[in-house]
Parts: sequence; structure tokens; C-alpha cells
Amino acid sequence: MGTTQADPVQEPKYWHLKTVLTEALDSEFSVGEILPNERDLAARFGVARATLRQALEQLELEGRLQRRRGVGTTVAPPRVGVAVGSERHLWPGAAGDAWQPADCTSAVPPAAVADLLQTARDERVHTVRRSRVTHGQPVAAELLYIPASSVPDLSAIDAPSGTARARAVLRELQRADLEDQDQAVELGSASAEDAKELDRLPGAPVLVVTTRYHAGGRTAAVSVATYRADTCRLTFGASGRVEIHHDPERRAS
Amino acid sequence: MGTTQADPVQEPKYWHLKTVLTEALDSEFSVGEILPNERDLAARFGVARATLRQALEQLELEGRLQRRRGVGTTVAPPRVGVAVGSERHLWPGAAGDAWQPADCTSAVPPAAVADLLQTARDERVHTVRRSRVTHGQPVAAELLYIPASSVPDLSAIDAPSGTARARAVLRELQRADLEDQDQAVELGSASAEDAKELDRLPGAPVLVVTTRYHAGGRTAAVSVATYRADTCRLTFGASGRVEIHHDPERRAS
DNA sequence: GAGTGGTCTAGACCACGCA
DNA sequence: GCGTGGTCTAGACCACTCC
Repeated sequence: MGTTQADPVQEPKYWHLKTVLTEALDSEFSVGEILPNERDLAARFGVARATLRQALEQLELEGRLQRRRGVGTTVAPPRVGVAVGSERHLWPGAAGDAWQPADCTSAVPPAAVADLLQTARDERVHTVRRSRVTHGQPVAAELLYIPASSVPDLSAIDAPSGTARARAVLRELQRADLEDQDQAVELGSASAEDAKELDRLPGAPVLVVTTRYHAGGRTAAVSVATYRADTCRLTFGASGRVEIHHDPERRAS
Repeated sequence: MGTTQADPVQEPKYWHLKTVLTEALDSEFSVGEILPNERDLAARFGVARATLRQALEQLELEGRLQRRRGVGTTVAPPRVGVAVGSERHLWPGAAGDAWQPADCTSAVPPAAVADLLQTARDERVHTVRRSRVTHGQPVAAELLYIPASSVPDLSAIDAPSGTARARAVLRELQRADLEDQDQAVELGSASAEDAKELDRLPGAPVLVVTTRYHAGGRTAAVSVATYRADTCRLTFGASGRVEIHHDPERRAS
């Protein structure tokens, strides 16, 4: 009855690698430092490159590493805390918000958004693109969906598209009374378009924040914002910011 | 102006595969249905199994698929909306919350948590494990860190560990005035321990929600909750729930 | 034991950033 | 042009679930 076995419980190699690398990152590397390339690292650990990459991918997902094609792998700084839920009762585009309007067009929203807006599935709405930058780095790309009925007085004289129109639409939106807003966060992967704005490859993991703005008893606007999951920590309802930590991996001893 | 490009712009195979599969899922499959196995699918699409897997991994990440070793790949139901930020001004363990206490021990918290708690890095605190179940499925595992000073009247007579003690600690916590709470969400990967509770493999993507509870001008407790990223959509501050949609991938036309 | 997804290998070529 | 990470292949074996 030998349960005595020291049981090398078949921990996958890439998992063990991840542990080893994590410890090395904690003790022997400093932020911004570049790691040896993948081929060298794989050789050093005696594994195939694909296996090493599996470990690196997880570490990048956890925000410990940053990899760039043609450049190399570097040690990532701690995640940035990004306030997402603190400006309650504020319209998008309110003075001093962190977003920069980029463009405005008109389009039929995805069915899911049309349902949130309670518009017909083939109804065109204003779409405003905005981007959010922190510490000089792009952290989020947003698409705002605003039914024409939410900005009834939008002047036809304003520019038909572009940044100017984006500002005009947001300005008009401010005139309604914002009653409430609610948000949801889920994991997604960057579309080709978002990826470009976020300086990542398509498919990169993102945190998708969907916000509904309520006014006049209906949903006056919907925002779909995609945040870089590797570099961002979304904060909700905090008063003071605390710049601290990461590594969601390690728990109690 | 030539946006006319037929430009075979070198879209990676796995990306194209993902698109094709997504469309197939939308039109030809229903929730719960099982897909052909990976070897067959790969053959059908004329790619290596590894390439097909890259596409499946992304789809699973986006909550469209569910894969289980030894079983197969099935079409996942839409993500569940899980209320996370609505019970403001409520202590963990308040009557009717969604959590079920599982265990309670005492341990030195990770440095990051000790900093949040403003305790010494080698100070032991109470740690309460809880789990959250929705629709019969486990969706989250939580670790609560509670300094002894937050529950000063905890009777030494209570059970030294186990569910009973967990309840006792939470009960004592209610006696303080909760002044505020703030939360942060970030992407992480499941520890071996969490993975088991969440019925996933270690390393599975999770949304890590860190909550600080403020009372008496200090941080009275810290909660680190890990939610299954594949199945959960975290909702904040909503009044009414709206069960709708997913696919954060598709945006405006 | 049969069939599934999970891990791993040892190669190859490609896209990109930079000098 | 060189070195980097990103994609892809065609195999192999393993861990798991279910019959």
C-alpha cells in the first residue's frame, strides 16, 4: 500500500516553467529589462520552443511580461489602475473625462447593442469612436452607440463626420438628464481594429466594459470599451487610488 | 480610392478558422451541442491540429465553446451575468448574499494583500474561503482576509476552523460600521486550488475581483475573488438585470 | 479499452523592428 | 540583413471520462 510515493504529480512542464520564471522575475529582473530570446530560453530549460512559449503566454496574460514581434520580451511594469466606475452620473464626454474623441459615423449596431438600446435591429445610430491614453500608453478603445433620438437637436450644419462631429454629438448628449448607468465587464479578444489602436495583435485579450446610460426612462446610449487586459486593472467606485501590487496568481500560503 | 483590395492580407489561418467557426456556431449549432473532435475538425479544414486548437482556444476564451478533457467540445450557453458591485455598503456574509462559506484558517497573507490591509507583512490574519454558485454551476472562488483587529470579540470558544468558524468570523465582522468599499477587476489565471473549485484546469483565465472593505477609517477586510472568465459577465451597479447577448468580438459593421 | 482533449517535440517559414 | 516573436506542421504520448 504505497501511498508513500513522493509522487512527482505530473505537473505539466510549462506550468513548472511558469513558476520558475515567475520567481526569477521577482528576484533577478527589474522592470523593462529584456529577457533572452525564446530559442535561447527554451534551450536553457531543455524544452521545445512551443512549450516555453506556453509559459510566456501565460505570464504575458498575467501582465508580468510584454512581448513584441521583432523586438523581444521585456519585464512589464505593474498593471495600471484605470478608473472605470467612478464617474457615475456623468455622461461620456463630460468635461475632464479621460477620453479623446476620434471619429463619428453612422451605422447599424450589432444586434446585441440594438437590443440594449431598444432600437430596431436595422436602425442606424451615431457611433463615436474614442480612445483612452494613460501615462502615454493607449489603454482602451471605445465605441459609443447613440440613437438619433438621444440627440434630437443635433444641427445638420455640423460636420457630417470626423472629430468635430464626434464632439457635437457628445455635446448634445449632455443636455439630457442622466438618471443612471450600469456596467458589465467580460473577457474578450481584440478585433483587428481595436488591436491596432491598442498596439497589440488581433486576438489579444481585452476586458470589455459595456456601459448603459439611462435617461428619460430609456437607454440613451451604450458604450463598448475594450481595455488591454495585460496592462490594465479596472477600478470601480474607489475614492483614493492605491498603486499597488499585482500577481493575482499567488494566494495565501 | 481603393479599399477594393482583394489583398490576401496574410490573415493567419487560425484567425480565419475562428471566423468560420463563429459563423457556424451562430447559424448551425445550438447550445449544448457537441462538435466533432479536434482531429476530425482539423482534417476537415485541412490544418494541423495545433492550428485548429489555437482557434478553439480563442473561442473558449470568448465563452463560445466549452471543452472538457475526456469528453469533448460543446457549444457554450451565453455568459451568465453575475452581480458584483451592486451590494455596496454590505459586508461579506450579510444575509442573502450569494456566497457559501467553506472554511476558515489563519495565515500570513501575500505581501500585496498585507499592504492593502496595512498589516505587517508577517502578521497572520483570518482567511475565509467561500464559493459562489449560480444555476448549479460554480462561478467563483473567494479568499477573504480579515485581520484579527477587525473581529476583536471573536470568541475563543468557537470552532478553531471549518465552516462554523468561517460563519463566526463573518458574523463578528458585521458588527463594525462598513463605511465604503472599492473594487478592482483584472485578468488572471486560476491557481491549482481555484481551478479545482471552478471545475477548470489550472491556468484557466479568470477575472480577479479585489474588494477592499473600509471601516473605522481603515481597511477592515480584503476579498480576492476569482470568477470563471469563460462563463461570467461581471455586472456593476445595475438595478435591473438584462439577460442578453455576448460576443464582445463583433462591433459596428 | 476506446475516444476525447491536454501536453510536448523538433523542426520550418513568415512578419516585423531596427540598424 | 539580421534577430525577434508569430504561425504552422506532423507527428507522439499522456490524463481523463465513459462504457
